[in-house]
Amino acid sequence: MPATLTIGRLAEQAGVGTDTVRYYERVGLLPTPPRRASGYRDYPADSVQRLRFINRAKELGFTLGEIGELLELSGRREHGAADVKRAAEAKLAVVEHKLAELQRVRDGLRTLIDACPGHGPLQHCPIVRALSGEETP
Amino acid sequence: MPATLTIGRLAEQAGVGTDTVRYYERVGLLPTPPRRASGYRDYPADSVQRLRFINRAKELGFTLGEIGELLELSGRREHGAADVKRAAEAKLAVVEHKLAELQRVRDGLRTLIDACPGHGPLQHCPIVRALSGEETP
DNA sequence: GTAAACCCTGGACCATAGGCCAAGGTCAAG
DNA sequence: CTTGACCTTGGCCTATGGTCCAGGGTTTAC
Repeated sequence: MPATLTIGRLAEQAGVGTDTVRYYERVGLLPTPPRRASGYRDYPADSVQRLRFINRAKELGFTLGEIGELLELSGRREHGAADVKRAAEAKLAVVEHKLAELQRVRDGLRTLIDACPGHGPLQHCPIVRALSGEETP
Repeated sequence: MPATLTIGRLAEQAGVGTDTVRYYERVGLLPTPPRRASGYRDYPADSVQRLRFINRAKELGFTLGEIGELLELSGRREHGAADVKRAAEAKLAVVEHKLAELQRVRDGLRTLIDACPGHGPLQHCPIVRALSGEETP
């Protein structure tokens, strides 16, 4: 057996769907692979690594666009770890901003829930009252 | 002047665009308003309250679909504060789940960044190494 | 040898929350 | 009465990350 993969095997080994692989190719995350005489895509075995890179980066909250930049960065030998570190730091800042926002939301919800008796008419429910515009800061 | 509003004034007072108001009507968040002879939408003044309700709920992280449920809940007299409280609690659970996930992401990023010297060849960068599949747990 | 399982392309579609546009009708001020 | 600002509908477009489909060709397993 040759050390190449059909799209189905590649997708299976990477834990994604074949449509996803073609989609990544379309948006430039995967290089266009060579084709067999039949037209089938013929992936080198190390494409699995690249797909797994993408999956891990997604888990870290990078968008596909950002992953594309990371891949470009790590493909250019003349640039070193500094660029990659900067990209990760930028992403960390975004994540921390989102965290702070979500904490604010959580605190707001919790305050309202704690103040709501959970029974009785809606007019007494602080959640409805807050949403309806009563100022209770 | 009558106590009714054109869509433009309503939108302005609520701080949204006219397209947004029509969109909310389309998806059922706003009741279809009466029309003038000209066909213009003719909003009662208290529509502003309803739009502001929607805006506040959005700030709390509710989707438009969830806001629709909240509005339905708070429109049915026979149900009390219990339903609204349950909805808020469900949303709080979702928010806390997202928070936990985001914290995991942040910790992962921070660990990688701290381990990266920020200079030298990419082969030594732990960020690239981690993404490329080296097991460094 | 043939049937199942795979692959190809192009395009449509999902949810989310609207934005933008054209062609036309209406309203208010000067 | 005209000009400009507003309103109407319908439909298409945005970004995100894919998924699904039809209608074909190919490969593999029995």
